[in-house]
Amino acid sequence: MRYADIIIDISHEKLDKTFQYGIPPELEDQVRLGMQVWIPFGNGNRRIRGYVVEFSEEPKVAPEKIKDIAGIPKDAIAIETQLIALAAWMKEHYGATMNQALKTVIPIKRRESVREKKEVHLNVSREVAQRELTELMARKGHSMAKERLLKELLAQPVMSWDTITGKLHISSSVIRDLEKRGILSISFIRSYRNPAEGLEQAKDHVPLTAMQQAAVDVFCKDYDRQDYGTYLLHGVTGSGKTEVYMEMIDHVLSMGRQVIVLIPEIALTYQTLMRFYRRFGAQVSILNSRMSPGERFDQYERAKSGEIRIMVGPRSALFTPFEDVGLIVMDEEHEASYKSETVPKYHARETAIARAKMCGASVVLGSATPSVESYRKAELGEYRLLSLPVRVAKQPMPECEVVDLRQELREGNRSIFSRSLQEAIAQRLERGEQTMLFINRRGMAGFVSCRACGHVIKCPHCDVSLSLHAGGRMQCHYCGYETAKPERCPSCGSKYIGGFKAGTQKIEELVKQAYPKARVLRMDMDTTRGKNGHQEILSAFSNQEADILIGTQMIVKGHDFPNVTLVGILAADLSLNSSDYRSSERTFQLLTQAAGRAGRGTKPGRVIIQTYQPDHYSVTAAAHQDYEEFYRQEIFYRKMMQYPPAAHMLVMQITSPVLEDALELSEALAEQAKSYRKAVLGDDGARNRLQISGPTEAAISRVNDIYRRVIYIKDEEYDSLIGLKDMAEKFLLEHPIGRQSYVWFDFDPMNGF
DNA sequence: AGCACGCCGACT
DNA sequence: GTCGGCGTGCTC
Repeated sequence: MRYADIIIDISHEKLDKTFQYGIPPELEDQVRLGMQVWIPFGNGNRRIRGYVVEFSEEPKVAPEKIKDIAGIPKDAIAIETQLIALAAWMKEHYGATMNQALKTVIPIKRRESVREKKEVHLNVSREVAQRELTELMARKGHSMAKERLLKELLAQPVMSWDTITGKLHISSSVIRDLEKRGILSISFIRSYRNPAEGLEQAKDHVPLTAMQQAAVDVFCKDYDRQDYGTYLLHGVTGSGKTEVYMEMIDHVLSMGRQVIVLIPEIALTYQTLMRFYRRFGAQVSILNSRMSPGERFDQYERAKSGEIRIMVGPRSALFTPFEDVGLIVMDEEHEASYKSETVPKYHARETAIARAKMCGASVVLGSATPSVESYRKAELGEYRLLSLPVRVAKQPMPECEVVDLRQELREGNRSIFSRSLQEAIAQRLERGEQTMLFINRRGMAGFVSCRACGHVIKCPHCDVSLSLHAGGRMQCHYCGYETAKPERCPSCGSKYIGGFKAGTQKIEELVKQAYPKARVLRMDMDTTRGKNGHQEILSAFSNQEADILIGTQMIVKGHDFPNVTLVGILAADLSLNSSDYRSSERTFQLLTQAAGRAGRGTKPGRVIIQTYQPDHYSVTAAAHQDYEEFYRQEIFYRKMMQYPPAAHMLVMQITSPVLEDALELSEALAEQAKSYRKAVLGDDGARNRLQISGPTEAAISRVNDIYRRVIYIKDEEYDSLIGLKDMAEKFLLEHPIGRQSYVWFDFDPMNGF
């Protein structure tokens, strides 16, 4: 007997699990994964919609309890069907259960999220109610609950359901009984919170430059021919990508379709919403991570009902239940926050393209520093490239200076500020202009470098930095290679070798010491903790309440500060040496974005990049604001080392609180992978196919006393990796592992492990 | 969410 | 003993 695991379409947390149903023979060949079906539910066998989430052979409860699927609804709602298909795609593509995939795609309405409030009205005249009440009281001590409710209703004819069941402790059966007898009525009130309330729409908008218009024209011409596709909009910082998006959005809206705009979480500011609201008015809504599940659910409901036509939000906005999405815009497409950290570990870019294909829509990816993946696809013609090579107001790109920190040390300057930067800061203070100091705290997993020559100790096999562990051991997190930390630099013999550390707080202190009169603001995890901490600091800086802003990556995201004429990057290398293959790319992106903050107003900007590796191509290319130069070097490296996008990568992460279990399981999985490789490729398969490295410790090898090990598999064909994942899943099913051990799959990871 | 079940006090 | 009110727990 085959069973179907089904999620009930009742939005209640208690029913937020699967139920098993039998598949009657006549439906055997019609019921498929993700499908909507009719099922009998509960004691009265109420007819309810459910979604088929998994198939199983074994009954999980007493078989006599299991009922059969009743049928297949003919009117299955289009939006839901679309999103379910997308969930099925995600399940296959990223490795997850259908259940997990469905839950990311279809938000389950949680209890606290029910904004669809119920109200209880007194349905009869006060006299009738009063008579009813006396009648009840005559049978004294009997209908206590009803008496109390009626008394309350006489005092207050309209009450919310929650007050009655909560504060008054009167159960639903009491209310329902009074409703049946016509004494009260229950009604729903829909109170959506509109986050964009109170903003005004502006009629006029800035005309596009010729270059912007050209990009828009290409898009619209394709669109009118119903030639949908994926565009990569590569525009330098300050080139006005947002205006281009808006024009494209306008075009798609005019065809009666809907639009989703994806924005990285950190960039989701009040200003962003304002810009869209100004242009499109009340048909825009927004999602963000600070919203309660209820508020979020509201926004999805508004989308479903057609009240809004544009949704702006982070990656989860991708699942907005619009019926006819015509365009998905993804701003800053290179951002790592587009990759989900929880299962299914989907990438919003690929998933957006999958959704767009399903409903005949276009996707526009925008960035000043496109991901190597996307640029490669554009190069191969898979994406259509649109370029905006100059800034809107023809402001020159900022003048950029690279300072060699090794040279500084050699010449006796041991401070973290180069002489050049010190001078420049003093100059800005004198002129009343502002400075941003950027400290790159990404990837602080202690790499080892030489302060004299800048040499960084790398793995001889993987070409990524080795991480320093306790006891002076250095280790590669891709292959497990291990060696002792040397006393002297292997390159120049200097004894100034060690881990590099510097935090924003330390820098703030140093700045205040060096410039006691300067007003300094610091922006990092600590200072932005409050609800609007982010916003407060940025607007304070924007209002010129400070001369110097010190911060991590969060200060580099698309804010316009016209009076900033100096951007100092204190140590460009920090992200260059994190132990994963994306470190160069991340560095180039951060440097370029940070540099792009300078000279956004009328005054020309200056950028000073301090580094121990002034010749590294991520540094030189960022200094010239030359993406092509960076890309050529980077893709060469990726091809040589078979890293994405030259190949695809699957990470299997094995976690267990028992070290032996983690070791044993990871070894077993690696064995499985090896035999899979043999089965697919034969004994002497091409060396570059299905390369397996590991198992080895994860970069953070133990979190909360849970041991983590990883296996990396690389292959040019994504499908071979999926095959391997399927094999591993099957293996895990057949060989039950310890209760607390888990295996996670991650395709083309964005962050190291 | 909606339904049945069983407990409890009041009344024939 | 029986009847209605009311809270609780279960639904494949």
